[in-house]
Amino acid sequence: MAASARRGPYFCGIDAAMDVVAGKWKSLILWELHNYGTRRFAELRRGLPGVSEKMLIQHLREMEEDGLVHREVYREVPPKVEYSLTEHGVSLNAALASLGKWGTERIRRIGAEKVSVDVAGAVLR
Amino acid sequence: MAASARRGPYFCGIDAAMDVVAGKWKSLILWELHNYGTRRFAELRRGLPGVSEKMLIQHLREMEEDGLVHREVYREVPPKVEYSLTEHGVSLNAALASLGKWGTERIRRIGAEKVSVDVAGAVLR
DNA sequence: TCAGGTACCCACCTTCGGGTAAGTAGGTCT
DNA sequence: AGACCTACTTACCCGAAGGTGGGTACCTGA
Repeated sequence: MAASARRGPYFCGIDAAMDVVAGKWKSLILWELHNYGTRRFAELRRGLPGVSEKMLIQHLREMEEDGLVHREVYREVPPKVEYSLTEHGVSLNAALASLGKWGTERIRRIGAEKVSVDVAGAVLR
Repeated sequence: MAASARRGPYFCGIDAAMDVVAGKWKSLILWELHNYGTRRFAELRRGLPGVSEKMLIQHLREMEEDGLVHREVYREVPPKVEYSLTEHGVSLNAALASLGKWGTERIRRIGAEKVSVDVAGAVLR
């Protein structure tokens, strides 16, 4: 699991930041939580088409450990868990903004496909 | 190989940028080339303690394909190859700056070890 | 009565990123 | 003559990341 190999000695800040963002869905989770403020597990799953439940849980747990995500459990039936960004998660998201702009520019340059998702969660392509 | 799965449809800009930076040494290569302007293969290898020749080559080739790195071959004996950043490499590096700052802050927060390397290339710890 | 929703956990399996170590070609140093 | 330099290439191997498909406990609506 990724959690074991982390917090290693880092070469530089980028290294340390990448360690935290590495993972197929982490940046998307960050983006989703940033957009909606707070989201339930199933909402996140629907918002990230293609993610498996296992990976979503695993990533959320790691991000919680890393202090990026806050997990609020409501002891109800049916169970309800709400995820939101901590201040560190918010600042990381802000730090990723310039990278996102660069990436968008790159998509334009190379004319890559882009998966777009509408509000209902259906993949449009 | 990483080159096969790339340029896939992206969810967003961050996704596209991460695709290009993903790889254990890519951000370090970017940083190294940014600092020195132009570097030979063996200089890069010495500058990134722990990198294997295979990975260095592989990453450099991928970054060349992605238009981040320029490769200049001098047909001499012994062979000489110089690597430098293209304009896209430079702008990517700039976009990574804020992420690097965030990571440095995180290193300070969690008190992680940091591998420091002196000019001669020896690992100090 | 039984499918369906919630938020998970668990075991298994495949894929792939990365490491190790060797080989290559032409030349110079000793 | 043989070691060593350059910048690679090739083959092989391992461990981790991620996917698949099940199971859980509890309740609700048809």
